[in-house]
Amino acid sequence: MVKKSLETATADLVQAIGLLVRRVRAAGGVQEVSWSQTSVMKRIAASGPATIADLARAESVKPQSMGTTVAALEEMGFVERKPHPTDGRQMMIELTPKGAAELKRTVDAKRAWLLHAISQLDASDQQTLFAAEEIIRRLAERDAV
Amino acid sequence: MVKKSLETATADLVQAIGLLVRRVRAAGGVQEVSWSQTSVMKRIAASGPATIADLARAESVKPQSMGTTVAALEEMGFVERKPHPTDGRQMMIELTPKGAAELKRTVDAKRAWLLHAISQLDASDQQTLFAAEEIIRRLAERDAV
DNA sequence: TATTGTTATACTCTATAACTATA
DNA sequence: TATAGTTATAGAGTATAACAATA
Repeated sequence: MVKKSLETATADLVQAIGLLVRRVRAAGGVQEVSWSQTSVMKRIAASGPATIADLARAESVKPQSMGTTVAALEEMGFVERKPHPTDGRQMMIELTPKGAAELKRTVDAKRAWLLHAISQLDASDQQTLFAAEEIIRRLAERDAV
Repeated sequence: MVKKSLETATADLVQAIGLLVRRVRAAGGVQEVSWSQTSVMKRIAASGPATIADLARAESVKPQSMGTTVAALEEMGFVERKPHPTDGRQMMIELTPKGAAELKRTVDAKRAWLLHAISQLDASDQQTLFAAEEIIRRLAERDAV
């Protein structure tokens, strides 16, 4: 096979990711917690309470969008807003015990299909996939403003 | 490092993909052609004219959603609807020369950031990423109805 | 009856703009 | 002035429901 150009390979990667995202969505049915919401909960669980602005930067969305995401999580009782101890403008977003429990059910119905599909890959493919995960994460965090 | 469970690794992969998708979107600014639209054009370019129903199945969306996507591409002059030769119900979606030209500009402004980021990875990381692309594509095509 | 496609409507995620409160 | 957050509004992408035309 002729080696793809970097441009072609990148375009193919973007397409493949889009296909997988839609495939997972199609398999998901009604979702209690969205990808964005889960990502925020995972982040708070890993790094501790954070402000809306911090979360927005980390997740590459605008603060207004993160406000919506956090409000939805708050509505479900998965996070709480606490006033910042010294800066009256900021709100610290904390994970509630209910949110931590929700997060523990790491793979919810939405991701059951993907888990099953990955579990049927051979060990080598799984290894490649999870090695790529680390690279994808590094790319996503590149130049995060 | 302790080996992650498959559940944890899958959840981390989902999060990483979500982060990258948002990161690319944030870098993109105004986009002429969306991920979904590009994916459809790539598919027609690779496999030839297809019906709305075929495209919907392949892209894991509902026919109504694919109708919207195709209508947008048609509006931009990138695809054309042709009546099916024998089945009066079906419409064959074909790529126009304008669409093919658009597709050749494989990496548009939206993906320039990603191309640049990937170009700065070392060769080994690039290889892992593109090996994963093939696996991701296989996953996405699994059980496609 | 089953399939293809269209139209109408709604929901999720994110964006921009305009505002208030605090630093 | 600059930053953190909120409220209002809009757009893209997808979904469900109801329908018409054809097989």
